[in-house]
Amino acid sequence: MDAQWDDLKTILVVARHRTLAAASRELGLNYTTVARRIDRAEAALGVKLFERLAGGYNPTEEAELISRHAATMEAANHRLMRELGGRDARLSGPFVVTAPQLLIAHVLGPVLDMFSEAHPDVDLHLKASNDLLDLDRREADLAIRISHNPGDHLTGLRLTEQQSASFATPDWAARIVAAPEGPVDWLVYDQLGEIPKNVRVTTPPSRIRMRFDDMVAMAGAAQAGLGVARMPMFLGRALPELVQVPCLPPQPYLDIWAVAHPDVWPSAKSEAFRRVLRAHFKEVRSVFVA
Amino acid sequence: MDAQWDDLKTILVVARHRTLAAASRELGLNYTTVARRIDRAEAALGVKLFERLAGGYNPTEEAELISRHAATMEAANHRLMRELGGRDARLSGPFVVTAPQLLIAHVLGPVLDMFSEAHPDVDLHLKASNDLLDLDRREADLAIRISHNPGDHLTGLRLTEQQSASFATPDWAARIVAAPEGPVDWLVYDQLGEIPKNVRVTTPPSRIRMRFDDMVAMAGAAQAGLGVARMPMFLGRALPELVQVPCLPPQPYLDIWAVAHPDVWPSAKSEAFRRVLRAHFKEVRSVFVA
DNA sequence: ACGCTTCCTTGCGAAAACGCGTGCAAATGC
DNA sequence: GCATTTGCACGCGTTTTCGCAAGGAAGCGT
Repeated sequence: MDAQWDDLKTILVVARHRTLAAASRELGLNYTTVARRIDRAEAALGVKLFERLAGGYNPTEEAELISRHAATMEAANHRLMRELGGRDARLSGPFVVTAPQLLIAHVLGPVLDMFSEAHPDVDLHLKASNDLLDLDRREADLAIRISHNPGDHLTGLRLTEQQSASFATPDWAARIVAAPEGPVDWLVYDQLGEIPKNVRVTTPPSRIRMRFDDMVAMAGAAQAGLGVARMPMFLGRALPELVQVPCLPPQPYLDIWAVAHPDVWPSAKSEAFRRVLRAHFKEVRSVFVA
Repeated sequence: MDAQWDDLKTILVVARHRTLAAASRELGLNYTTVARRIDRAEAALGVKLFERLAGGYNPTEEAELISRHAATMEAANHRLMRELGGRDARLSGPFVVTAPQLLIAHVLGPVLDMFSEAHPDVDLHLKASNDLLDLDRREADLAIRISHNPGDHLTGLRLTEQQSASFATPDWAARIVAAPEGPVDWLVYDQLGEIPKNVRVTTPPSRIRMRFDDMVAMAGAAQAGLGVARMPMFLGRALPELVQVPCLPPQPYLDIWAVAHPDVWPSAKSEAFRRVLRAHFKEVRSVFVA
């Protein structure tokens, strides 16, 4: 008395997404296959698992029950994968790193170069993503994150502290030098929809011209001369169209961390990568602070 | 980052049995297939899982690690199967009952007859087995057991109390009547290798001629006239070659229980079967006691 | 009301998984 | 010491599973 475990996984994913299409994307399968697996499971268990509606698959009570237990199995599987990764002593095979796009573009280049030269047998996967990948599920082995702590139950190595400053095009800089108290058009990054108060208070005669939920977009706008933007030092310095302007003195910004799940942390590849990271960040520390 | 769950199950079973052959029997697969799955998993995980020895497969540390977590998944799966069985309201589909051979042979016949007549859509599987099947793993939905309590964490219905008495062939009976204090050859059932003391003390001039670990075998020996055997009333009465002899007065024996895992207990088929059981045992109660 | 998108079903050819038979090595029994 | 049993590896033909493409129904915005 034992079901096909892969079919249980399929039921779990379909019950979560409530459509074959979304489930098949996650499973890396064709949705035809997913549909067939559901059919097979229903036949094997003698239970109807989903209502086939036009807009998707609606799980029955039985499917919910299965999903609950399959979730337990999934958790065990994730933990297994992490521990397996953590005790991997090889310097070969896949290694997945996730980092913010901007860090990869402007900071991490030499790190990646050095690491792949030093360990050619590792096939390094980079996931440039601003949204936090799930390290519990081992969607990545190591994450570079910009925050003030490693995060919940994760282990972290602080690579550097950071400062932010205000940057704009050279003609904005000239205008500000000419009239230091004159009005300034601010470009504001508010991922959370909230206005940073230090920006507001220090610039009474100025206005917030635009808000962005994406740093790349904001930097682009600054480069196009739309206004003055507060951004991490490393970014402003990396963009040749921008110069630092004295609107806002350099101020503390979020740190940069290398974080991993404690299960995965001790793996050989992770240690090797962190070694390269630490060396490089030590070397280029001056890029991040005034 | 997610392995093939069925392959994890395969690894678990192979690691348990340590041979492909045994594992394949449990999995209901050809061992070629099992070997291929192991190969595939090793390739996918990039880890050697088993040492291929002539006498079997020896799990590596990694395989042990996988097995531990796969065992968690297996437990979740078993629990799922039980709960799914327990909430099954249908009176159709498979239903597995296990019972001692002797009870099936001499007592349960009418029960099975009535049940299958009343519920023709149920396909009833009978596992005649003396060793306790694992109800946690749902190797059976319901078990008929001869013991003094339902067992650890199982739910039970006591079908009847029982008495045992001594039985032998008619000529043994005649001999005992002729010389009530004369020596008796005892046939003893000692599944645990231990001599029941009540047999010993009550028959000082007699000897224990033979021991059996199997009641069927002992009954056969008694039928062949090898001696006097203590056995449940229902069995002695069911065997036409035997008569009850006054060597040992009827005395309490183990009860007969219908037991099931509490998760499975409430299923419709289980309730229906218990209803038939209860009725029948009530009717034939006099078979079990003096 | 119309096209567009999303999603599911069905049929067909390709690919992967599977079972069977043969051959071989080691352990077991006489 | 030799036969028997047990267990694994390899090659072949079959079955099952899978992905692709076409067809159809329902929701959404214009």
